Amino acid sequence: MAKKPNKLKARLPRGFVDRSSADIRATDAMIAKIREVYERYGFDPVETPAFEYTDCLGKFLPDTDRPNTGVFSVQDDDEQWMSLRYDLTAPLARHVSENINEIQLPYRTYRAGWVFRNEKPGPGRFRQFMQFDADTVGAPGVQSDAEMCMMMADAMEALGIPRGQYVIRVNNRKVLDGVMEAIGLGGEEHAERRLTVLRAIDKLDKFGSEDVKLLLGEGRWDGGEKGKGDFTKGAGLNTAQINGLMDAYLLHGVKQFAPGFDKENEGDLAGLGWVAPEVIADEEKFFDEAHAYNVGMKELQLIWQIVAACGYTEEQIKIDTSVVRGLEYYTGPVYEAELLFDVTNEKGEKVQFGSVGGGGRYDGLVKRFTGRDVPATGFSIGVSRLMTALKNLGKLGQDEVVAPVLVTVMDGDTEALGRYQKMVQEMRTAGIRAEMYQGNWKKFGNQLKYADRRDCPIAIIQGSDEREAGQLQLKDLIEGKRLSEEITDNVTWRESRPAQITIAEADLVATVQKLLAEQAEDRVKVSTSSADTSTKGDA
RNA sequence: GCAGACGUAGCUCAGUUGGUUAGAGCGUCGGAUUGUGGCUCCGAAGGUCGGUGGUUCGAACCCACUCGUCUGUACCA
Repeated sequence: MAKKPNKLKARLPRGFVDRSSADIRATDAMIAKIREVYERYGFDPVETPAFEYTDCLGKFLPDTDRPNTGVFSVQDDDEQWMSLRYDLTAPLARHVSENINEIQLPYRTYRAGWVFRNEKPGPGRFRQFMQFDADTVGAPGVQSDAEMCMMMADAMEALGIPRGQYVIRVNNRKVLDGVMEAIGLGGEEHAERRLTVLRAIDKLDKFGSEDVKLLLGEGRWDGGEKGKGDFTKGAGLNTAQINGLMDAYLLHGVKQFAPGFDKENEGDLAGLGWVAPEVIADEEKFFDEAHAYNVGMKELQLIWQIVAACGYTEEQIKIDTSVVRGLEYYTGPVYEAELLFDVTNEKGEKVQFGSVGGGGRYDGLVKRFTGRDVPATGFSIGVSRLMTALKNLGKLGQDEVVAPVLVTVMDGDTEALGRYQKMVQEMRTAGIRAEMYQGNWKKFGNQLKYADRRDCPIAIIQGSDEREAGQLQLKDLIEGKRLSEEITDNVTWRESRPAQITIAEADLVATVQKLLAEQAEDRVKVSTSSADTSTKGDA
């Protein structure tokens, strides 16, 4: 033969991952915890398919002129374009619109599902990932938004993220609109600059105020100094405008919601109002009540009052005027769940992680289909993303499923196989995970090696000797592993048959159950005594 | 998209100013041990040096392009 034939290379498309059994179980567990919270709040599940007609997903988008970037699209037989959904909100709007006459509004609903984005993957960021959404459709009041924030906070805690390690940050799109208008960015002609400003504001928690000032002004080099790395063109605001935004609004706006604020200023919109800097003429220093800024601030104040009345603290839910979220379709309050602990990658490097969930009010989304005003608000938890982070926190993989009990095969004839399989079935009937060895039975050592590597708790052995005596060998592999540390010589190790007992065939199920229960008790002891050291570094 | 770093065995990595046959550890497989996991010992398999082209008598090493990974950044419904 010449060279090796060109082997087909097995490879995964970038941005996609295979999920291990541990990942799947962890995801299932996370979803169950989140679902419990949503159900308790009175939300019901609904499911929509992964594909939608492209126009149903994209019609409301600001940039419909990029049909296949960002989304995966295919053309159907009848030449209609379909796309894989990129979030769960747009399909919900479609579902509600299509069934608007049957659905009782307000419609409170949740669903988990895979979504797809055709973009560059990052840490904890994939091209297929799972989101878990909850929405209230047909609810105009900010009490719905307040409820969403509380439900997000509850979900974070249900997932085992301690208070103080996450925060739900809340803002209002109307406030941002009002502020930008105030510094002279109102009107159609400044639409592009407004977007740039919003993007810059969104970076406040990531970069800090100095870099945000650069982005609001001339621009910023991502290498830290001129000429290094990539240059991001700024919004081109002048110093007064930048100071107006930064000093008067972003850095001080938050303080208005410090504890005690709402009591002192209740109902006092002028007092609530942000004092515009010198870029605004004197007579406009205070906005009137109808100004978007004040309407938005009033809504934020209501949200805060509701969540505070329910006992939530600023540690959990925080009004933060730098939250932006997506650029177009949100119309009012927006919120974002952020993790406050450091996330590291597999090399131990700290990595910019970003938010693990977010949402907001989208009053216009259903109207696109129905023409009717159907105000709605909702949020999404990035399950896949959150799972990457939780792995770091050591909150995952603690309740491992126990591997099956292995019945080894000593004789391969049909009659014997039937006997072994019957033992397995007896255990299964009793609710015990069990299996018969399915490999080459002639190499007995390999059977135990297999059991060892699979972390089987127990092996059952019956050769002709035991068979004749109506007995079984039952081997505690976990205890045996512990004993092996003290024996250095192989002959002794084999002959001593550590942690192995002989039992009557009839006692199989009862003995296995007893032993499994003892092993489970030991695991609890070990995990509780070493709970605080479970997040030690890489091995 | 832009910028930088990095691509050598399944994994983690060595590899001299460019010089003959590219190495180690771990893992895998086989044996010591055909009815007993771990340890130990012995042995073996495993490489288009990411790819293509170029410079050179000669390239894992130098150059160009390209693909991939990572990090930052941009975009993010």
